[in-house]
Amino acid sequence: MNKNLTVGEVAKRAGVAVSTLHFYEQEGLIKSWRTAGNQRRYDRSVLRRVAIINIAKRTGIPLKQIKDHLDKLPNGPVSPQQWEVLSAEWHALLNERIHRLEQLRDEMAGCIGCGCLSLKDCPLRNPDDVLSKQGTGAQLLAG
Amino acid sequence: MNKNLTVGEVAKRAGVAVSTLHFYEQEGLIKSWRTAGNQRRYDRSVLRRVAIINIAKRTGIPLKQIKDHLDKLPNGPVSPQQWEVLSAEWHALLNERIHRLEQLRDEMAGCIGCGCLSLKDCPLRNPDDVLSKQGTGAQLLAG
DNA sequence: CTAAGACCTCAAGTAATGTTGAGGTCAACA
DNA sequence: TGTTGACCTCAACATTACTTGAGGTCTTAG
Repeated sequence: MNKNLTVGEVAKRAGVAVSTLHFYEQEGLIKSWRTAGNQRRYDRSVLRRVAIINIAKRTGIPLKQIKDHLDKLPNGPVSPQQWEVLSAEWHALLNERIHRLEQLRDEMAGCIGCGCLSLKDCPLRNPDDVLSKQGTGAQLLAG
Repeated sequence: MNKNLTVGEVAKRAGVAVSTLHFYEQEGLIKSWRTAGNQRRYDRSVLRRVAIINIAKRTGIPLKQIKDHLDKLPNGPVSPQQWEVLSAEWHALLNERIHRLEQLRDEMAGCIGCGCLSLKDCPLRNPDDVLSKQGTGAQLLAG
């Protein structure tokens, strides 16, 4: 039987709280339909979606950006080719992020000990970096 | 003249808002003393401290952790050797972070397209990862 | 049929990282 | 001496990503 899933089942199998699923639905990251008694039911494909969301979160991609990427996919089951596209996009994103971190690491090593941090020409102090302008919340190199 | 700095001067030279300096002081990341008229004055060394804070933030280290590291330093001027220690610690931290991101990137590439995300044995789905338990706010691999 | 457990909504709370505003004081130049 | 720009405090708001609680409904096993 290709049973549909209740919110509790999804929560358990996806390893997230029920409240998280409510929240994701509210934010438009996942979808459900309702029973006659107003309870949520999910297609199995939601498990994969939530899994993807969790992976992306672990890399530091903010939910809104995750949503934007997921929005390009059809909802319901998604073909391997379509996941491939997503994967490639995020791969590129992650590469960038890794690259930035590597640069930061190397510059930091050379820079903290010396005097240049107090000068204007230090590459670390004046990064011309969008992130340094981004405002509130934890900054996470989520470019 | 080795002038002491007002909050506005520090803000301008460090590239942060005055309110940010107030906030950092409140959080114990920087220190100041007061004039007779209750205005803040800073030692020049605060510029370097703020610079360091900014760098650390860019790498995704949360403020509290930054504070913990800075707390090990004397306040006021810090010797190159002492900065060196800090630098080495953060270098190691960053290396770990970079490594995790690389793993995530590689696993993602191999994993999103295939079917394993819906199964229990996917390395991405069940990471046994402290981060996946860490609760609120944006998660940023800040291990 | 009934009771327990799962589910519902909506509002409020939490944590990190600040920003904004109101209401009032200081300092420095002319 | 006056006034203007910088500074002060304290409270409230903003954002992200959820969690918690109150008060009430569904579903299902016995």
